[in-house]
Amino acid sequence: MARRQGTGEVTISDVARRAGVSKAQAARAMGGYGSVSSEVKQLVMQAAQELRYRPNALARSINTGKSQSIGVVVGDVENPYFGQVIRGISDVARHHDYDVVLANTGESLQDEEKAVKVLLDKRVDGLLICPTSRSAHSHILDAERAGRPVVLFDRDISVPALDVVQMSIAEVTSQVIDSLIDAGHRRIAYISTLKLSTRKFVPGQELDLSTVTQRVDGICLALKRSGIEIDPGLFRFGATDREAMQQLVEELMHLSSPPTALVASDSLVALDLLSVLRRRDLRVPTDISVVMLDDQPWAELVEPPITSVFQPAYDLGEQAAGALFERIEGTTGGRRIWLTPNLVHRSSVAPPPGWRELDR
Amino acid sequence: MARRQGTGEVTISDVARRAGVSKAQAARAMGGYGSVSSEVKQLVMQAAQELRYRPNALARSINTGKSQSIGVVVGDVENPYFGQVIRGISDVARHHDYDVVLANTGESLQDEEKAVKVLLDKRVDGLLICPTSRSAHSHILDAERAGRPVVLFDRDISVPALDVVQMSIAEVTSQVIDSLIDAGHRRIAYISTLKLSTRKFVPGQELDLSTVTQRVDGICLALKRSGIEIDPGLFRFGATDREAMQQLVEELMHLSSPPTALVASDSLVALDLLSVLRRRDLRVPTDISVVMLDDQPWAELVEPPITSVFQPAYDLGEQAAGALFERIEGTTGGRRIWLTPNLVHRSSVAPPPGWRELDR
DNA sequence: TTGTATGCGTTATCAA
DNA sequence: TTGATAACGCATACAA
Repeated sequence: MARRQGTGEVTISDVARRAGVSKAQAARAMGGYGSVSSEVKQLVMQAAQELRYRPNALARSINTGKSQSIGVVVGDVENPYFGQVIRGISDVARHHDYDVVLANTGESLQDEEKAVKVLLDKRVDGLLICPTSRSAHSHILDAERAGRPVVLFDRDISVPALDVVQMSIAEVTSQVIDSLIDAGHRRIAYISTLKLSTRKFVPGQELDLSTVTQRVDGICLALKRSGIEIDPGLFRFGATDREAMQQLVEELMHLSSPPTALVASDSLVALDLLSVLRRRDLRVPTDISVVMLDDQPWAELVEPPITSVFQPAYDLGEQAAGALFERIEGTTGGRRIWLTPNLVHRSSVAPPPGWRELDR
Repeated sequence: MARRQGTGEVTISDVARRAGVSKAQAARAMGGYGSVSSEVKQLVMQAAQELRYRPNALARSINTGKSQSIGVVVGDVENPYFGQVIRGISDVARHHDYDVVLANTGESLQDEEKAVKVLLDKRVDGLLICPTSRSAHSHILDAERAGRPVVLFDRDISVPALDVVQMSIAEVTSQVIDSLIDAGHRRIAYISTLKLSTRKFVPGQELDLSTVTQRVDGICLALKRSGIEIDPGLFRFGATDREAMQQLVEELMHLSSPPTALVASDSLVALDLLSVLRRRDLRVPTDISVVMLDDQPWAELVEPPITSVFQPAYDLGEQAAGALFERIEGTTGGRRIWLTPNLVHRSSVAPPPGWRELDR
């Protein structure tokens, strides 16, 4: 005979015993399913309260197959943009009475794969993923195949099989470039944190992040429309920290024809960039123009206020979570939602040094 | 006879059947416990792989009593400070192979209470809480009583019964005030988001957030040391958004003797404050000095760069998680860790308008 | 080393 | 409406 001791916690059996009813009845009363007389319900409730009974959600999940929690996989919680997204997600989750299991991958594909596995093992009811890679996505599709709904947010993967909620940033980015061109710029550099897999960037090259792809495409489109040559040397990647940024700006400024305008892919990049520019005594916008592709509250407080692209991050989180719950709760999915960011003109863009209206 | 169908997922029984061994042997082989011949292990592993078997972590948890996840309860993920803390927590958790269940309470006590309950129901192995209230903490103590380890972070509660990892901000805050006094300021206002329970603030009043208490204490101490009168009217609360801030600054500046220096309790408050000052055409630091009690990267980029208190937020997260795992893994707890922030002098502090060295 | 039989704390099924 | 009991998927005590 096998004998094992319990966890010492109050179980439904204890409640049943105290209420003087069967385990089944107690369970029904507590779970609010099946039929129970109000009399029994009363007794059970009372007993539960007296014993400070709390149901074991794990045991419940194992039976129902629902864990009442969703997994959220993201690269960097520290990035304020994602902080806002997560806030949106978590608000919606709370309203649906779901918990959020958060996995931070540090943009590591391995960590992402592991996170997805573990979350599936823990039987989350659905997954919200901001994929690190556009191409390496088998683990994500696996989740869907395993019957667990997945909604991608902020970034898409190369096979359009899943629900996605993302920003339509190609358009605004074109708009950014247009306004830069309008101001007289011809040499415009783009700076991103993404680490390139190849040594050098070539236009049209496949990038492993849909957002960066969108931005680069937006830039190229605008340049082409204006008949401006696309110089691969003006697209710079791997600006992961201040040192890298330092190096990168140095290289850019030593080009035979250096850029007159700099586009930072997000607010963290912009922070490093502005800091480096300041140290190098490059004045914005007189010496060089700057735009950042993610607006943050401080943008209007720095000197000069930075022209930036506002992205409704909180909304993105809300929508993504909403789409996921639509699928979890059975209604049809197949949603590909685009949110529209918008350009906020401030004072960090001016004509390039030495530019005369005549040049136009 | 009751017959019920499973979830349709591959279970250990399926693996066992395919491997031609007993369920127990298969379980042992997969779980890596008990004794299994390498032969059987081989067979089971193969079968598992072929069936794409993944263990059900919930079922495992129900047996082991360990869920391999910790709960994190925090007021506002959107605040970059907490973003950094969470990053620290989640990095440590990942190294211990634990998941993080994140609950954002929006600084609502009710939501906090519910979050703790739900997390306990889901059998998290431990709890990391940044309490919304210093006094209303029965739900927190309940968790400890239920045998689930709790470590508080950033904020303490009024009964010193639990492990806490927090910043020693009273001292730095005194230091901030000292340097303000050194610069010639006598009228120094403090602005916080905390909503006061009473209508008016009176010095020595119990505040419901340990961090705010520490700051107010630090301010009062420094003022007393310098023999400067403590004016309750210079302590302002409820600066939750830009409108409130607008109103609040208006009131302060219309005082018969308005403040010459403003201390913002965190970076979000400072953002609103600086924005309102700018709109009101008050120049920092010529018209008014500003210090913020949480340094963020943008602080050195605004004009003027803001003198602020750097708090090692990531470390706080790391330490808190570390302390929790110490307790979860059985080693002794009882840790009360203090991290030391430090004052970063920049250019937002100057003598008050009209101040002459003679006044000193 | 292996298989059998329970146990974990729920929910679900059946007969009464 | 009720109670007895199987089932969920895994871990484990015990006997073989």
